Amino acid sequence: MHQKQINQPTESELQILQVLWDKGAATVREVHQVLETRKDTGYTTTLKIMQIMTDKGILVRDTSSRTHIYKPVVSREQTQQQFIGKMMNGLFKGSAGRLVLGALNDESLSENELKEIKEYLEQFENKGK
Amino acid sequence: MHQKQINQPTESELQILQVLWDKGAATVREVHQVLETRKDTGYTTTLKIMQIMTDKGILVRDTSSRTHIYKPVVSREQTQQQFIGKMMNGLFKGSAGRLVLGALNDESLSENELKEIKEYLEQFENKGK
DNA sequence: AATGTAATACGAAATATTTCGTATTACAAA
DNA sequence: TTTGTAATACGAAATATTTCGTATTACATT
Repeated sequence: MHQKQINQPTESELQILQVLWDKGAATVREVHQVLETRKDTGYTTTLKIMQIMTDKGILVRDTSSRTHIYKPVVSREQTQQQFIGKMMNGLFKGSAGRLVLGALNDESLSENELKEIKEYLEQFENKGK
Repeated sequence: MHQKQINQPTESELQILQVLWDKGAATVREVHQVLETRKDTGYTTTLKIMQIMTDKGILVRDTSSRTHIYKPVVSREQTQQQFIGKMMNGLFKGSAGRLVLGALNDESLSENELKEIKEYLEQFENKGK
């Protein structure tokens, strides 16, 4: 009985995942058209990485038609939580507060996000702990 | 075309920085003795990476005695904020709240951290939108 | 001075990631 | 059918990171 090792997506893989999460599913060309607006790489590079991601099990694809359609296997939320977990055990070890403050400090929050966070904090308070 | 990101410590470099931040300054042997408790690598590997980090300007060292003493150039807080900035522009783009909630969800906060965060939120509220 | 020990220096192999050139294939239009 | 286009497949080079074997050096002890 062993936990399958979850691969941390690489930087390039993350960029591709972002596009796929936004679109839900997409072809290599569609992904590449988004990436090339902020990255200077060729179509076959995007293709290759998406093929590798499929081999790794990060993506699945429908090959029934000539133009393959790719979908992410992992959700954005899962991946985000995975990264947070890594940071909490690494760079931010023993200082969740520092991570929170850093995030608050980096960007302004929407009204809804702020409210949501405050409600979360209430829960933590009432728990006593 | 490949542009290396400036000053982004690698995974191994981060592990070394953590030790140096804790100790303030240390020799290669001191750093290695901490790392080898959770990593199976040799002394010369740690040495080599610390030398590379010095070349990159991440560390400085005092070579006046035979046993060199290394110190981090960047602070833990600077590096943390740098990583948060990267995440806010990447994986968590457009969702600072998700990062905050993820952090709160990952680990329990100390009383002080909780209080500090609440005060921060008050400021955001009173600033108006 | 000779020797043993512990440190750094150097170089290169091993590994991981990113990149793209070229080949091949499928399909549609001429 | 032939040709042109756009897609995938393949393999290998380019780049980045991690690893360690070996050489060299400095120092303390004898």
